[in-house]
Amino acid sequence: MMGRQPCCDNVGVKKGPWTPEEDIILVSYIQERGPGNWRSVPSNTGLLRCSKSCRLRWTNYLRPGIKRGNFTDHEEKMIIHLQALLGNRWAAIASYLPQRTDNDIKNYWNTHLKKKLKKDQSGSCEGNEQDGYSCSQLKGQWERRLQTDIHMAKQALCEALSLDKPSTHFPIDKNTLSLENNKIKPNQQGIASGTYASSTENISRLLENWMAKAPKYVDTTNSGTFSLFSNPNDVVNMVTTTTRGASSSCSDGAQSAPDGLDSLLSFNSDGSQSADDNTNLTTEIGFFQDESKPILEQAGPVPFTFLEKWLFDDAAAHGHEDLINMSLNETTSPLF
DNA sequence: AATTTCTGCAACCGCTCTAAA
DNA sequence: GTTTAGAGCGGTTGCAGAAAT
Repeated sequence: MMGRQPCCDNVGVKKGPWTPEEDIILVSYIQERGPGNWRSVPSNTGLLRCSKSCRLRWTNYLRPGIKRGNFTDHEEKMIIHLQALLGNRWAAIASYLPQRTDNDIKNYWNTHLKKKLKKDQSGSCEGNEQDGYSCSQLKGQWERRLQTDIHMAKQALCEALSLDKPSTHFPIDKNTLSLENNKIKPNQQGIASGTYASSTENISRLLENWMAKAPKYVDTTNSGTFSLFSNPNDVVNMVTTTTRGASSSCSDGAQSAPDGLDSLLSFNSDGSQSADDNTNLTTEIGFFQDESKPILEQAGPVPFTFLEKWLFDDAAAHGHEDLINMSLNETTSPLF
């Protein structure tokens, strides 16, 4: 038989918003077995959902450490610049914002940023035409602006990767990316909707209960060991060392960047790794990391990302030596 | 207050990619 | 080399709540 079979037959499969009961069942199951092997989740849990739906619910909503709503200015700028550079590759973009899901970023782009940019664009164009600027003049300005934007995007990425460096362009929101900050809880993110599905409080409560009763768990059946968090705050620390599944499935270089990010986040800024960090690598990363990828492989030297190569190539092609120099200078830092 | 329109977001759908048999 | 299952990605839809009339 050619082609793929559906992940489940649609007979008897429930669709639509998840109920608290379903969430509890799913979370309990993942508590017991760890994420993965989604195909078996519905049959093992009795959930009348298809495996895909279970995975989606977990990765986009139930997974601990997810930050929802209230995008910061910094995050917004990151998304705008990354979208300009990477296009609608939401998973790749999301990998630079570890607490955000691709779905969340995609929604935010479609509902807020696209309109905002359109408005800005038309507004500035009309204004300039009125001021007597020609199209070519505008194009030149636009190109310079784009160069600046690329520079700024790169700077932002560097800063996102180098958490202890003071920011010059976009002040890094430490609450967004810091490894040290363990005060944020998922349920502290404001959310307007009152429905169950939109209530992070409900989920957080669910998870806190789960975590409170969850013993440290060592999975010997998976490729690594993992521990469940006994403290909700650990979730936030944990997520910063998370490797999104997205990074493992793509063959192009753009998504090799997240591996580098994860590696960096696992290491001290001077490139060394403490003994404690080593312990954390095995006890913390394991739960959410790509199960198929060895931990040490992730902690290797950070390669040039596709993004950076693209920037260099593009700059070289257009004779933008200043951009190249800027980029190369910045690569002398331990980060690159 | 009732109705209509708009908005935001969770979830679904269809597709691709990867790895294993 | 081919087939198949599992997983992930991006586009789209549908619904609930908010805002406007």
